[in-house]
Amino acid sequence: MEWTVGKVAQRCGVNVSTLHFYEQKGLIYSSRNAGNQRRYKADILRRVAVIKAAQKMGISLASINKAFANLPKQRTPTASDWQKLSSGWQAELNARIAYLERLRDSLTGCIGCGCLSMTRCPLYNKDDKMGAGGTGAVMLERGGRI
Amino acid sequence: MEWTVGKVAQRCGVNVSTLHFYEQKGLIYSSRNAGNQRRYKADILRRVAVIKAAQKMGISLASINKAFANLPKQRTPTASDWQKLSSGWQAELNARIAYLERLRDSLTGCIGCGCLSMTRCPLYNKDDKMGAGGTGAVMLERGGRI
DNA sequence: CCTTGACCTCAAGTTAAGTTGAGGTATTAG
DNA sequence: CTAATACCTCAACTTAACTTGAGGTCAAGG
Repeated sequence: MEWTVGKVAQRCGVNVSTLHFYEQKGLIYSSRNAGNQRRYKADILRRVAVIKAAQKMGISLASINKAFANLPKQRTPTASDWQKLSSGWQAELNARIAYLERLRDSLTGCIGCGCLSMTRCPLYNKDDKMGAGGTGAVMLERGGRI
Repeated sequence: MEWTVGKVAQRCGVNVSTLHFYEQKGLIYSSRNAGNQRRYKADILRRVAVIKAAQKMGISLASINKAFANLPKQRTPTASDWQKLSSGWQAELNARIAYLERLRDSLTGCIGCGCLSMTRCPLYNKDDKMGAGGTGAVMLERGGRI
């Protein structure tokens, strides 16, 4: 069965314009019918679902796109293809969770105290940046400022 | 001792333009010297530190501003004033951590499987939105789409 | 057949959080 | 005193992730 943009939008809970936008960004693909209207294969649903899930994890569309580059281009991705993607992201997610936990643990002690010294306070020194790289890579950055 | 923008920027690890921007947004304040240059009291350091810490938690400047509205306007905030702020955010942070943990736990099971059904899959149904409200309020939203 | 709703493209607008630049004034070190 | 920094304002630009609108075409039901 082929899907129209409207149906996909409805099923996925996104706007039609968002699907146009994703296509323009190369995140999804479509074929066209005789009248130039988009038609999708069923796997569009999972693809959009994965995009949405990744976004909830805090992953940018650019990173999602990079990760999608590892999916097979010739055949429809299998469950195991998607699994590979997800396991990479799981590592990122774990890192992000760990980071937020550290932040939480420093929070009470540090915000109220006088220690915001930029050199010693954990709120300053436990820094990180995620989602810039491809799948799974977690970059830790240390301020080192002043 | 009074601080110049340059010194504050250096100590806090932000650009001068960022301080201008924060002031314009009402997040920080300054007085001016005879030559119209900004001068800050020492508590600017903590204020900027708190902004930066909150941002790391994923809190928007708009929400930070709302939270700051609860700080005393007449006197310099005390350690306990800042503590109150931080405890509100700590709740938000816990909620965010919990959300990401749920997401992580559904991830492997769901991305690869065929369950992305919009109605049953946890990746769709465990949704949330944070940081829109003031201090501490955590809003949970359920998609309910299709 | 014809109307209505779904689509199409392309350009421009939106929000967040800053950054960059132009043109001009203050401060400070030598 | 003067040159080099540091500041000032205001406007415009940047990126991400979309949304909105204009002007026009397609498809489906009665």
